[in-house]
Amino acid sequence: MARKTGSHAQITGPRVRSAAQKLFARMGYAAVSMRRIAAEVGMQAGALYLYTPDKQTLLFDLMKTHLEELLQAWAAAEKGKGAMAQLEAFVRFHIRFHLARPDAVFIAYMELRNLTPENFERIESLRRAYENQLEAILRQGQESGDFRVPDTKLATLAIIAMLTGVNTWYREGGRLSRSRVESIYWDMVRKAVGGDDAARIA
Amino acid sequence: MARKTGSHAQITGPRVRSAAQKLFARMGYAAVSMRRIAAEVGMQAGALYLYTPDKQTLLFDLMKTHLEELLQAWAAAEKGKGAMAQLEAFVRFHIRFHLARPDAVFIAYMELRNLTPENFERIESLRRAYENQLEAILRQGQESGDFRVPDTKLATLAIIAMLTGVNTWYREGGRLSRSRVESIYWDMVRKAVGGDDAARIA
DNA sequence: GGTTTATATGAACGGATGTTCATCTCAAAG
DNA sequence: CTTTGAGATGAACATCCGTTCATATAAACC
Repeated sequence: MARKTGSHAQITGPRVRSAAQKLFARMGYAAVSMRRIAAEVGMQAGALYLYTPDKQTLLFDLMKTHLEELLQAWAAAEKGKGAMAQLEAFVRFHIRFHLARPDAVFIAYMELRNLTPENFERIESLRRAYENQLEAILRQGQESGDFRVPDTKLATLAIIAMLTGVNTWYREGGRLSRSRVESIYWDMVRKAVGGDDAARIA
Repeated sequence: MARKTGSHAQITGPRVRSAAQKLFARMGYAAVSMRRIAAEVGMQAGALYLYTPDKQTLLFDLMKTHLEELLQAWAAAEKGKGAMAQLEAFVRFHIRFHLARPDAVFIAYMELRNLTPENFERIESLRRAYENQLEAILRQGQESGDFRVPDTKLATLAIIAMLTGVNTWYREGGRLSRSRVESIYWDMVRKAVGGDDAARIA
């Protein structure tokens, strides 16, 4: 049997995973059948159950892996010193990371309601952990006087919503390069948190 | 027969509409059966077809009505004079309007991929029309010198994503009132577009 | 009271759903 | 060359899907 047993890493095999990710993102979890996923991989529906216990686990695995990779990548990222540098690092990291994984991002935002309550809780706690990373930066900058935000929690949610929104319109080969987009968004975020140190008079 | 014929107002009857809206928002279009909607209204599945031609029209009608009401409400809103006043009006209007209709908003954002291509185009053009309202304000403020945005199109999308994000976390009876939320977001938007006229020194 | 007409039923249609399982294939191990 | 045993099949399970339609109900009109 091929089904992974003990470890709690990725339960689902990689070929099935990526086929499911592609289809869930394009058509939605509920609209994709196990037979359709199997056809994408090039096998029959029954064979999928050698690689995943069930459809729900397939979805949960995709979300969990995505969010764990997100947290891990941010933990490993160059952040610089001071709240201002860290906020810029976060903004650029968030856009870069999310633009590189449009399918995973789409699923993680759109398919939450198709998770069982227990799985939903686990995913939500991973998402909160990520939000806390940004909020910590905002609170630190608030205390140091670098930022002036009326409410760090709301600013956190507002910034993340704004940044993740890039995924809904960005297209490769479009008018703006990724790094140009990063810079434009960083400009808006920096000003929004009251961190526009220079170049202002009245 | 009850099915509306000539006019292109709302094809679907109101009781069926609101039951479908509730269920689509909670469980997703693909996961809700006509039988489930019928049960919510208190009838059998077959009777639904007296009120709507099919399931797809039900979804399309919900989205179209929502976006038309959005455009109409903004057209009728008090806007004030000058780019700054109009941007504030837009921010407050957007949050207020969207918080009042969480189900319709959720559906309009999450179920786009379940529209037929023709219906998708019609919905997208309504959404673009709304975005254009904000972009016009930003361009006007840019020309008048009230704002300094690096890219009005990106600023439009960024602001709308940020404002709509309120719907994902706001809960009635929470820490902040609606008007307090409006003010906090307006503060961030105003600063983001470089329109923080007063209260800044360095 | 009788007739029209809107409203609703519930069975039926062909087909799709997630999942299971006995069976088969076929490369590697002994 | 035989024996494994993992990988894959494809039929089968019970159930659900969107939609249609002949039929029933019941209120509105003459």
